[in-house]
Amino acid sequence: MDGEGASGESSSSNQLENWKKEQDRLKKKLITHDDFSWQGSETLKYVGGVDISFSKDDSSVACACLVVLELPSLRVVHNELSLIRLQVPYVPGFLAFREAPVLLQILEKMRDDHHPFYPQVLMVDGNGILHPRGFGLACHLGVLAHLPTIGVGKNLHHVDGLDHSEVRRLFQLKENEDKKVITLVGNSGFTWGIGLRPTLSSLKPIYVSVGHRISLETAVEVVKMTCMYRVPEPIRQADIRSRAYLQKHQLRLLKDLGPLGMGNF
DNA sequence: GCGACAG
DNA sequence: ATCTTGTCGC
Repeated sequence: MDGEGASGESSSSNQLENWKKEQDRLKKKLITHDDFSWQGSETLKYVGGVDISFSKDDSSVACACLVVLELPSLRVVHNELSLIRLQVPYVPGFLAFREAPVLLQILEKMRDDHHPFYPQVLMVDGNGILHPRGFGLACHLGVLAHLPTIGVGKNLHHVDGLDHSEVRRLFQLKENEDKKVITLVGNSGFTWGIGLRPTLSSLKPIYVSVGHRISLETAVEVVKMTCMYRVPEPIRQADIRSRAYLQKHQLRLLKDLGPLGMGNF
């Protein structure tokens, strides 16, 4: 007897329990207030952004990207790409176990090289504490990398009574008609993050939450400082560059294979 | 119990 | 995440 089906357990549910335990363990190290040296003697100059794009053909092939932008110019001063093969599936609530390892590897390489543009704060394409157990990808990566992080979601992960219809309702309240930022307070009374819309007329906000070693107020400030479009530049650039790299890669495959079909005639 | 569910 | 052109509007 392997104790899988008969006991009502399965390896996948065991895996989820292990992942939950790991999240709870790392969560004890989470810092949700400003804990950095910029704003004091130093100033905030280098803001990082990370994102991962996936191949449309082979869903296990992906490209991770870390960019660093210089403030206040928003110029990209550093760009690191990594083509990888992901084995861990995406499970809602456990994104970090799929994406954090590669991102951490890129960050550690840059830090170990004592790179002058190593980011002072990192924006992550995924939530921070706006998460079922209050520990999303941005928190996870922040704790592992000992780096201040900000969670930026393009979609809302429903939690504590918050969902897209509720957010839409909040933005359409008379008292909020002149606000770009609304605070996301759940049924429990806890503040999970904020919704930020680029213009007063736009319906689709981004969701900002605390990652690690930063307060929500400061996180929102940094996001506003880096926003030219709906998605803040660090994440937008990482998205553009990782996607472009993949397309270049598959163009190369098409170039090798495509002409064979035509060229032999 | 069923459905919802970041990327 | 990814598949995808034009198109409605400021």
